[in-house]
Amino acid sequence: MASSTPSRVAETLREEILSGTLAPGERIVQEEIALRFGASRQPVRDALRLLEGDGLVTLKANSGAWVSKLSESECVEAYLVRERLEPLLLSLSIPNLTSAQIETLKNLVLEIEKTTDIEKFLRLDREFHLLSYSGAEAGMLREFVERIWNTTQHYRRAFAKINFSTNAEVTHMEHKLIVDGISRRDSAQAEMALEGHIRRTRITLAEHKELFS
Amino acid sequence: MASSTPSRVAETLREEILSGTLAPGERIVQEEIALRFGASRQPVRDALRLLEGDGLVTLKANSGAWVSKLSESECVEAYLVRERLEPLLLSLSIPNLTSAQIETLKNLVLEIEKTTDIEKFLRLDREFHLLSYSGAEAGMLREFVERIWNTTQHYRRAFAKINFSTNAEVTHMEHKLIVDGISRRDSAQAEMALEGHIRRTRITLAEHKELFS
DNA sequence: ATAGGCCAAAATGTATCCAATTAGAGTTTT
DNA sequence: AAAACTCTAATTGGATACATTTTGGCCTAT
Repeated sequence: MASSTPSRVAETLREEILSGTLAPGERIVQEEIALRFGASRQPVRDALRLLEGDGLVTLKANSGAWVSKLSESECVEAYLVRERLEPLLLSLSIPNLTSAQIETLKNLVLEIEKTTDIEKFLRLDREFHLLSYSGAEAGMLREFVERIWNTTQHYRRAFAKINFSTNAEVTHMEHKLIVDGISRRDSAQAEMALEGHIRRTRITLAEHKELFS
Repeated sequence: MASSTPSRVAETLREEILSGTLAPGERIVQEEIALRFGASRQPVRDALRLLEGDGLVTLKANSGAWVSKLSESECVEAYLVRERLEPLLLSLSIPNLTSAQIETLKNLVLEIEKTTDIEKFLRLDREFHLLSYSGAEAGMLREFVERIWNTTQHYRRAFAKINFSTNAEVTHMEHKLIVDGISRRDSAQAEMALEGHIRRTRITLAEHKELFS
């Protein structure tokens, strides 16, 4: 059961947006995409609607599609929402995580610590957090969280470039605290550590308004 | 600037779903809708995609569209998310609410108290809460909250029918506590009252598994 | 009698064509 | 020189026609 054309198109575009190949604010022309995939414009329109649902693309009637762009206040709002939602998601996940998964989490923290490459850091950090949530059943909450991660990916990249050398140590410690809470199945502890982790990032991020020029 | 055809179609369908004219699980056939609106199936497809983004409709590739349906655990999850998100939204709203809006909130509480009609109760309750959030700027957080209200509307209706006579007093008191916090611009107090309000509803709701047969 | 497969009808997905809207460049006007 | 207007080219929106997939009923075989 090969997934439908709109899904395939959306998936490819999603990766290009997340990797930064398509930058926020960039315009997306239906016919260009249609040519690239050897399809007509119709499935491309559907794909764009799918991406709009993910928050990755912004559509304007009779005008076109653009890669979504966040203002500074929208980005702060995203982090405020993360502070509330991700601890909840983590607490729902913890009871169902296998010890193998927890081992992987520990290894990921070490790998993240060793990395000096920004793209690798982003990939591993994303993998770490999403894996820590994988014990929760896939529902609306997971969708919301993944959507926020998607729409803020570009700003995390820009931010990581700035803070990579200065604040990396704090990040690693926070990761270790989170894993510690998880491995002892202490949901309250893990929630608090995660909330602090996101909260600190939000505050540091708000100090770099130049990211939203 | 009359909004586009997909928007009009989606708006009408949204109302029919929220009012219960279209029940959860019911199938939606593209061509029927197209005939009703004197349009082709293309804008109807776009409308269905819009409603999918609102969580009101579930699409399955090559198969069709159905009015979204929540399982019991999905419904509980929705309330857990509400418990975390709506207090945040309220706290962002409070500083910007006008005294006229706060007066309206007080009146709404009284009107809700007087009402014996379920549909009117649902409408007023929704108006009350959404108005209390109207001081916050429209962003991702508002979208999330409105989406949850949309997808749980049907279950709130069913629940209200059960609990209307027994627990109505508690609801009114909670509403008054929320308004009290708002009118004194005490965000922390209002947040706590709101969290308790949603939390109690979640717990009571979980006791009525027959709603999800 | 029941389970499985096959076939037909119906609904969705895609392509092409045409209409309507928009954006941008160039020109004009103040 | 700056702002506003007009016109044209390019892009999106909608309709029709056709291909593909699904679903449910019916028939057959076990």
